[in-house]
Amino acid sequence: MTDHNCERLTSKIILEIIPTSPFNFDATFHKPDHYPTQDNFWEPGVKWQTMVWPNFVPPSGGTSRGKPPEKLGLKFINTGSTDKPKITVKVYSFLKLDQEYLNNLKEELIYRYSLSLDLTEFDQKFRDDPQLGPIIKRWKGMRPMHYSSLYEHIIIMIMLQNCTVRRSVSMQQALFEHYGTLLSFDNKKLWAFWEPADLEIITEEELRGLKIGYRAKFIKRISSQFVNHEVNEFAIRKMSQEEQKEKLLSLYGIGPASVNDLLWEVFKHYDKLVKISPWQQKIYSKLFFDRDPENPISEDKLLHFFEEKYGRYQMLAVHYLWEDLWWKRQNEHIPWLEKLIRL
DNA sequence: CATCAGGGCCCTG
DNA sequence: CAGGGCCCTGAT
Repeated sequence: MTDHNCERLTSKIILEIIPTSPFNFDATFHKPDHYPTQDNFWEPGVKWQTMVWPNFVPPSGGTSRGKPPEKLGLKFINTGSTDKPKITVKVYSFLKLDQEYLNNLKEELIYRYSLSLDLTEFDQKFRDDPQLGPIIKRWKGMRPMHYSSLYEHIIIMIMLQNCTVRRSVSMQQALFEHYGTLLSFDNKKLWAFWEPADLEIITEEELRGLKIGYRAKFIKRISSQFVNHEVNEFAIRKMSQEEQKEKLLSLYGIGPASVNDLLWEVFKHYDKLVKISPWQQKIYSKLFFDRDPENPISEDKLLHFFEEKYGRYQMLAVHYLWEDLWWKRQNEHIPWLEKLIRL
């Protein structure tokens, strides 16, 4: 990694964001179940990440035109408390950023990190639930989040399909080193994603050289779909959930498991699980029914259970239990879980 | 050493 | 709607 050219981001400006209260900075900005990639870094109270964000926000349903997007370095600092939340964001860039750009950026960050989410009803509804109640108290103010664009998140989804964590990490890193940009800011060096158009001139064979296998075809096709404006993240945000589902499924290489995750993480639907993949099925069976993971509850029964018990908050409820488990794993050894994670 | 299934998905029949 | 093939890796 030492022999990579590095773009130093010299311009710096500060944003302040006041999230809704209560707010849990660490549990929102760091998700221990996400596989580690070198485009972000977390330590308690601080989170660094790169971001590629257009110079002006595309008009709704339209497409981004004009100057190429800025590559940013972001440093989020927790400068508030659970009940009086505040986040200071240091925005590092190559060029100076104008006020309109910063306003749009701030709005996008609030969206991605769910910083205006009102958790009151969810908290009240489940605070006395024997299983969920204590976890809601422990992680009071935790939000769902995704830190990537739709395109970037789709790439991550494809890297996850059908392989071990180690392989996902190495494939992602290989892609960064070939097509991404290494950014230097605040004494950190982190990779920024390439843009879909950057892969237009790359052949499938070259991509396969990075040992990403059949995923090369998926990435090529999907990048083209973004370049040709067949997919527009901002237009999809305005669609109904059913339309979104249909649109995402039409992407080559994106199936039911990926769509379920995209609807939840990127499009913020908390009310529905559509699909539970086999490895999640095993973990849910143990977590909710203390069942031997090798003999899991059927997908249908689990879906029915979540629907009955958590109603329109089912995905959020599962998220709280899921994250609690992964935070626990940071501090203690959980043998049955280790067996299910393919490192 | 060989064989095989897997944190899916596509395509075929 | 069931089942084979796909890149690779790690388990057996």
